[in-house]
Amino acid sequence: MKNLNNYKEKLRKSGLRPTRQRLKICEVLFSREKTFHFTINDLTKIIEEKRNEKISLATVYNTVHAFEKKGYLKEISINSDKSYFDTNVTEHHHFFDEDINELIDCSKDDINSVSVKKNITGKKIKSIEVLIRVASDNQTQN
Amino acid sequence: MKNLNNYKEKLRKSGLRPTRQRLKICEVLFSREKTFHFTINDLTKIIEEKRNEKISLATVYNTVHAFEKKGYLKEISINSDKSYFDTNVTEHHHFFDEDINELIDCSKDDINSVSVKKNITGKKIKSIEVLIRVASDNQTQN
DNA sequence: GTGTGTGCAAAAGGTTTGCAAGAAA
DNA sequence: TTTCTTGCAAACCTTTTGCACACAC
Repeated sequence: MKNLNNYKEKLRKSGLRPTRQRLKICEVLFSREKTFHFTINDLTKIIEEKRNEKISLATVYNTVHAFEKKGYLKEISINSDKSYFDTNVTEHHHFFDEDINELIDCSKDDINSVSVKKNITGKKIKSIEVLIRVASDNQTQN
Repeated sequence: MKNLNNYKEKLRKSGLRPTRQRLKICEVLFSREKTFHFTINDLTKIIEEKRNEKISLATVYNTVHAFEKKGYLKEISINSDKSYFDTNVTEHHHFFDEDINELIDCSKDDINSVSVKKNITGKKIKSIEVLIRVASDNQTQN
């Protein structure tokens, strides 16, 4: 609740009207100490179950995409199942725990920096993403 | 045509019956000099248009997944739009050209090797994938 | 009031599934 | 003849869209 005005401010600055739904989503996403990784489905469930509120799916999609466009969220590529988003928008990499389908931030210290020596003609590097897939040692692999 | 018997052999060895459909898909995928990156849709179109044949979508999915399980194909994570597959199953990384949605192999020489210093407790690293997104210099970014 | 945002239901796109018919062993 | 494979259609899941209504300013 204490951050409500910060969120209103933040939204206004980005040209987004501070509606009830957007503020609620801000609360869920940004009132956290640690970065938060989620799918749209996760987010919708949290709002419904923990907050006991109902925001239409379309609005959740709209809002998440608006936040992404404004640079408050980053989309992460894991697989084609669904989209994952990250409240940590700085340049960093990820572990993906295949046992529980969970993303874990990989700090700069956890990995050596990646340097690319080749250029694609006429193209500019937009991003470099490292994804380290992990699973239990005894994971069956067939 | 010359490779037909190789493909039959290959399939039999993996416990897959060499059916007409699977052989056709082998031909399209593995009779190439360069590695081939494709979506299921790409593959289906090639079979229909260039080969003037018809293989049901379900069969294409079945076959591609069977080949992946047998280690003849690798799935690449780009985004949640669709699945990309790669005939190069060795450990390597990728460029992704966002202008034309095309994957390009990144050879070992194009990038310094990635070393991970952190371990997730009780988990084993299954793979390390680097994805370098590129686009035209003058690409609009809003 | 004006323009933006929301919510619903429908549609879209990719992928999976159930099952009957067909092909390989 | 037994088992695996195919093909179709329906189902599924995530995401997008159109449009009427509601809200922010």
